[in-house]
Amino acid sequence: MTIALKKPHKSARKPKGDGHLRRGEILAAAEKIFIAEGYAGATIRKIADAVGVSSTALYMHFRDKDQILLEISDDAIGQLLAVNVDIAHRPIDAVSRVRLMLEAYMRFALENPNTYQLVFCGSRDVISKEKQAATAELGDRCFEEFSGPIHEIAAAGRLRTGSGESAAQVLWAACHGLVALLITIPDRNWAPREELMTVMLDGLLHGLVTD
Amino acid sequence: MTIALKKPHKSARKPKGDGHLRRGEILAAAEKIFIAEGYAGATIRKIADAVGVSSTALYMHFRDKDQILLEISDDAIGQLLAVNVDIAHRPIDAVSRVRLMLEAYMRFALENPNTYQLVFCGSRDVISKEKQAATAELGDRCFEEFSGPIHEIAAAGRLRTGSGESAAQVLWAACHGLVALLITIPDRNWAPREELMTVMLDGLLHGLVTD
DNA sequence: CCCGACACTAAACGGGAATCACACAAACGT
DNA sequence: ACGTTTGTGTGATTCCCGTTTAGTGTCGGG
Repeated sequence: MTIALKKPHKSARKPKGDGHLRRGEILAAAEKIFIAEGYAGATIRKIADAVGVSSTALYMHFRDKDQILLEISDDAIGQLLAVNVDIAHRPIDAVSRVRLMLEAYMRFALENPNTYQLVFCGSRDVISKEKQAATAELGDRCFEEFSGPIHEIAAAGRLRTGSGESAAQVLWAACHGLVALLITIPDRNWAPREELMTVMLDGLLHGLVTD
Repeated sequence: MTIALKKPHKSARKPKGDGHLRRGEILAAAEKIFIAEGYAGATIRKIADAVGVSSTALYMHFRDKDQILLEISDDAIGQLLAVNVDIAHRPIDAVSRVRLMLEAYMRFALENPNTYQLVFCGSRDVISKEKQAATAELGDRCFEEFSGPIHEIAAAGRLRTGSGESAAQVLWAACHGLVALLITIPDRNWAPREELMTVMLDGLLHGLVTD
């Protein structure tokens, strides 16, 4: 991961030159630091040092710091979306799909705490909404994949209370709350994570959906 | 609380002077700015300007910025605790007490979004855990008041799944998730807040507690 | 009258994000 | 061959931020 070799190629000038390589290097270095040290710990200078360029160079390839970290987050959220899409296509009943998606969601959050915080806990202090456009889009599509089966359940008249939309939002919010607390207050006397997730899912699904 | 401790006051050396007044002025100004502009917006210099002193003067009365804002938050959380204690003493059944406390909790969060974020969404990036000691204590006592009735329910064998402790944590986390999302992503297409809160409480209580 | 404690300030420090003015090489047009 | 353009970078600078240092003025006791 040292310095990239000077390119031996001569003739064809790449329509987009080594810029793309640099961009990739920056993203890789930034991801490592961001995962290890979080949003505040991933400073422009640290990333630039890790790549071996001046901090100014980052602004050649990214508008600002948030764009770097959001681009990293996009990758991660994209994986979550892929999992959701996969689950959505399985030939199982809607309630099982809902449960699997929520489980996958929580596991994703616990495995990518810094990314999760950036995207779903970032106060308006930290990132202005406009910058998040792409990332928010991905998040929305995750939610849509998730609310699909819920609307199936609602259409089947199996919702005990509320509309399909409110049920979907509540399920999402509840799971978000659990992982958000586990991430931001990790030192508490929490019950085992698996038990918390099970109680949450069993309780909510039993309470919201009739058999 | 937060009385200055070391008073080897040999004589009546003016234990109260402008100092105490200033402290109050600073807290008042800081609270106004913090409520309006959040953690990042409540700058030391802004607070000092509002009071009409130099920024250095704040360090006469507070160790650092976090101490100021946490002291403000302590007040607010103290009010929430008072409400919880009040509810805990009402002669109603345990499930109703749980529901009332969770409702009060969510309303508190929505009415004091910046305080709520500082205390319950503050990533370890923002505030090191030690500084939060007093505030965390208050939060713990709120949780204890809340988990009391839950353990009553558990002792009565009315818990459908999980221990009393995990049920309490799940209920708290779920409500936290709802208000946290409403606060941090306010522009979404949310169902009406009252409906979300109702669906959340109905669903969870129905799913976790047997009649 | 002096002395120390207090409340306070101006100036500075180190670190953050971001911008500016400029340098330098490769790729082209002629 | 020679400018010109373009991509890619840099060092210095700007503007905030929280916080620290060194110093000032004012007071109440001894």
